[in-house]
Amino acid sequence: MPDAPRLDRQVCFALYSASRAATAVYRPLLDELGLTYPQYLVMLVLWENEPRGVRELGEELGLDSGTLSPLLKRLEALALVERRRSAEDERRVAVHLTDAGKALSSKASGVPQHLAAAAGLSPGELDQLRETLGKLTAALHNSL
Amino acid sequence: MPDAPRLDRQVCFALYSASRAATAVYRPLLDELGLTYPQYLVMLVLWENEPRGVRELGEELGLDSGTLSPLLKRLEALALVERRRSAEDERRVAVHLTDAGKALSSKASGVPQHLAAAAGLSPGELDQLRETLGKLTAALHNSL
DNA sequence: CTCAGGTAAGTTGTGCACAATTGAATTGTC
DNA sequence: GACAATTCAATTGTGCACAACTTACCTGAG
Repeated sequence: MPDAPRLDRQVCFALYSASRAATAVYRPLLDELGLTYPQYLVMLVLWENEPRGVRELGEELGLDSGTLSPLLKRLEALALVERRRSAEDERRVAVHLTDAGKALSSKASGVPQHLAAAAGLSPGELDQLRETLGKLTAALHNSL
Repeated sequence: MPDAPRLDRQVCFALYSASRAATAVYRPLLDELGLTYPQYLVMLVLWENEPRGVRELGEELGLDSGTLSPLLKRLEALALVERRRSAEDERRVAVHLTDAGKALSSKASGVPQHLAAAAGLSPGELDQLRETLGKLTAALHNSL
């Protein structure tokens, strides 16, 4: 197998592994909030600014309605979120936080620090990593 | 929402986005091989050294039998792989490459270069990124 | 006004991830 | 040699990702 690329040389595999390891670290914390990682991301966006349309959420997170529609339905079942059909444009659905959804924000505020502590990298290294990953993601999207 | 963490500050989200963007770049290439990204990873491991046990594959990739068993069944349906129950230890299943599976290696050899080209990062930056991600993944696993 | 084209959200189907469980085979201890 | 504990692979069930399609609604050219 002379020309087979080596697994441990692949940036792609390093990303895949690191991403899964990071969500694994978050999992027990998010379990206490009753959220999965993608649900947590949606809540983060809404905590920043709400209400938001499904399409808007999708643009922030890079997810489509095929992922978001059932996810939002589950958040609604948890009573963290409400979906309301827009009156002006009935194609649109606005996602609002409930009081419980707003209240969850303070319980979630400690989550990112936990990752930083577990990462074994300095704040400077983390900053640089985030910046490199941002450049990489943008370049990869441009190449599509 | 005063203490809500910002989405764009999260290393975790940067990893999640970059990882999905990278597999999105690979997708059209892997489509030509008839493989998904996780299936490609399994083939990479086998191209390096085969046969391998299911457990061994799982250790290399950080995946469990719940993920690998159905994935390997699909690779077997594609006639790229054969699973053989070990004679010495009948709990074990050895995963062998078929001739077609071996032959696919040369068609796959150009895939990683494509990512490097799309990444918009210098080879040095890619090396450093891979190294940082490796350190991060190891530290995160240790913290569990 | 009409209707072709486009847009928004939802649905369906496939394939991971991962927890929890099952069942068969092996190992260690007595 | 029996048998409790362990190991290995597979299965079940939930929840993403993402492609392809559907349905409802809006908009703009004619």
